[in-house]
Amino acid sequence: MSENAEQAMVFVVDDDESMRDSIRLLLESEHLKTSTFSCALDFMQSCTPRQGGCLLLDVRMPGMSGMELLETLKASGILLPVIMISGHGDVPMAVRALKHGAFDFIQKPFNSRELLERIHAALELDQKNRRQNSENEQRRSLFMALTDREMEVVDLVVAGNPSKIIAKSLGISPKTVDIHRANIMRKLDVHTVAEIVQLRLSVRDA
Amino acid sequence: MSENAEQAMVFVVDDDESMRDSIRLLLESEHLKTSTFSCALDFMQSCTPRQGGCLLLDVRMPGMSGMELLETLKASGILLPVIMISGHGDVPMAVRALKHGAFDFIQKPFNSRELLERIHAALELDQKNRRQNSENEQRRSLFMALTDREMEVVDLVVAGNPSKIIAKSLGISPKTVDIHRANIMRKLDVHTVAEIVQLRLSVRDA
DNA sequence: ACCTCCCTAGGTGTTTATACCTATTGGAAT
DNA sequence: ATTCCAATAGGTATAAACACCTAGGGAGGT
Repeated sequence: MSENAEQAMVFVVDDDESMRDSIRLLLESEHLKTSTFSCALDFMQSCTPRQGGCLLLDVRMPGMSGMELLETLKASGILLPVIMISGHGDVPMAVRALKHGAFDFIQKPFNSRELLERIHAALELDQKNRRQNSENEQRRSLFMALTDREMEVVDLVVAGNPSKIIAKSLGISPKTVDIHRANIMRKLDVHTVAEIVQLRLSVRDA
Repeated sequence: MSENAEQAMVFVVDDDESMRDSIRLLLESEHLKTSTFSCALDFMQSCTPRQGGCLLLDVRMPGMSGMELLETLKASGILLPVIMISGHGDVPMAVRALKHGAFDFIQKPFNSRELLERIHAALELDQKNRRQNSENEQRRSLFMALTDREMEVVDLVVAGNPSKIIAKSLGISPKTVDIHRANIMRKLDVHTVAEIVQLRLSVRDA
């Protein structure tokens, strides 16, 4: 766990340079890889979905606000846990941030130990998310090998139709359905219908 | 939708009588069924999981606080959406409430229109939750009809084992497994393995 | 032109699943 | 005791699924 935490990056986006520096100092004393940005746009340009870690985000910034960045990130599918940092005790802002999926919302001045504790929790969540996500991608890639026709057959099989019904439904011979089924079995590397259903349901969105 | 909203109950828990009265007045002017309580314990005693609706909950109260009640309710599986109401702009409190599953967190003094809008949103969520939950209960009740042995067979089938393997795994004859499978099919009212798997996966916790 | 891939489909045979039947054992309830 | 049900298991038969084989037509790329 600590090995992966060292590969993870803590991103810091804050327009206040002294704040960036003091956070960087704190994080590096904990051996956390740190990357700082002075505005939202800079972060967005250098941010890749593959990089794991978490994001410390100042709410109030000139240009794009932290809140806007948070909402942009969530909308664009970036799953990085975001810890919002606010200088002013603004309850509606905190509620809005959490409703938009922020991992946490803390106020300045903050306690160093508390911040670190929340960062570690965020990193742990991110790691868990990424593990799940990579398993999901592995399963999805199996379905990528299927042709359109085979996917049609998969969904009809998963829905509980026997080959005869599938054949009628697609207007083809039951024999051809069996051929498709065999190819599906081989490509998905499964041997029973139950496994097909499990696999298909575990990648709901495909 | 509005018919169901009228069957729903808006619970109000607040130690301040004038606040309870003014909220009740506001809600009843919107034809919302309202039930008020002056403390957390009173609410807990009269609260049943079956009653749909939402809960307006004052954070600061003598005795059990609103925050404690929120956490107690969530821990005991009450799925009522909770709108926390706070007199003091306390960010950590808001964060804690939302992290514990509160639907919203608003501050006094609040705008009547906004409160009503959030209540309606909460009632809608509750209705959606209850619809999902009742479908889930219907499915679960199907599995209740199965014997322990049949459940074992179900899980082995869902895992993708053919009858022969299941028989070896349970130390019984393949013939007996087939009997169990037939009984399972009949009791669950399905006709294919795919349907068993779908049904079983849709009630994960059973 | 040739190769590759996909969809199509038939033949044959094996394995698995499902649908009926009967039957014994044991436990729990009446 | 008798009745009911769960669990066990065998027989027989049909249906479905799966595993091999062959093979033609069409689309796309080299």
